[in-house]
Amino acid sequence: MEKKDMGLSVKSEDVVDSSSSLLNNGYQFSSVFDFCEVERSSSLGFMELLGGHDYSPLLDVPQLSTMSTVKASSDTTGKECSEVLNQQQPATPNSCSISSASSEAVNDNKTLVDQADEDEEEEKQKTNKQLKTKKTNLKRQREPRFAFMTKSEVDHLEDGYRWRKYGQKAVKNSPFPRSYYRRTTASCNVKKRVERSYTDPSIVVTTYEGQHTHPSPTMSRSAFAGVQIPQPAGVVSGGFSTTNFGSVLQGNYLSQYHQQPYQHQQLLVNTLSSLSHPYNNSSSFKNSPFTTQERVQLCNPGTTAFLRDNGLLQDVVPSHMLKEK
DNA sequence: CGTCTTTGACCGGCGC
DNA sequence: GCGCCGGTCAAAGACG
Repeated sequence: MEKKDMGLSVKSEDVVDSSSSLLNNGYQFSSVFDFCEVERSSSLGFMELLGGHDYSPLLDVPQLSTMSTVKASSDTTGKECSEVLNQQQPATPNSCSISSASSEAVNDNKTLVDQADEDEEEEKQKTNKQLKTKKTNLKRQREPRFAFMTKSEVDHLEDGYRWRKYGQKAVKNSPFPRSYYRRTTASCNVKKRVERSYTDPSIVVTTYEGQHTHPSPTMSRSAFAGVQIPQPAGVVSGGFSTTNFGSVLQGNYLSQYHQQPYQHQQLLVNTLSSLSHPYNNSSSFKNSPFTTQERVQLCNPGTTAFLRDNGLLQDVVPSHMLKEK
């Protein structure tokens, strides 16, 4: 399963590398997406790319999710994996996933509105314990989920939002527990689950569920301010600030409105990819049955504006590169 | 004192 | 109906 759109390519199993513990959040334009290298990893079979959702829960962009909404089956249960597999995909590599999903998005928007109403209702019900029973009678509608894998030594990756841990459970067939987080903002019903892959302990699987009901807290300085993350010099992947696919998708979404030539980005991609990159030494990649040709450089046309802003990569990209325009 | 984490209990869905 | 499992609740404790 692979989709390409304006220089974007997303494969079914994507690993985001994170030397740091800092993740970009879903509302922001991801730097890592602009330059990260994504490859199918054979050892990470628990994560499937599913096309069933028409929007990313981290985005307010319903049209995008069929591109790369990643649904994680938490472990070996396989329950969720079977839900929306084999969804239609664009036949042509350059076909626009956004437009292909637009018709479905109309229906999905409707669903979202309905779901938002239900969530609001649920919020009220929470205050009334008596209605708790009533709540259980309603068939629980699960929010679309959005998962991504990150190579990180830190379990809970910072993403710009404040989270409160409300639970932790042992994961079946895994020595690593799964942590449940919820936004500290009461009005925001986004949740996330964090667990470590039992196949590769260096990989953290983060699953977001729900939509933020407010702008990103880190968006205030500029459109890309939030992803300006101080990193130790030379830490390329960390400097990219890893991302989730919400930001990935948003990046692509933005590109729809910033269709500018992306020679600059390609230059950076080429240059940065030649730098020392943890992926290159990752055993999971070494063991991949997929050829290096299958690795894709993600380059987002929408980053031109960002580059001018210098906000995102100025900590990691040599200054002379930033001047190369 | 407010916020956050921990952790056992509880609940609902689902398969057998 | 029963048991398993994922997800959530909520009290208690830790921490700044």
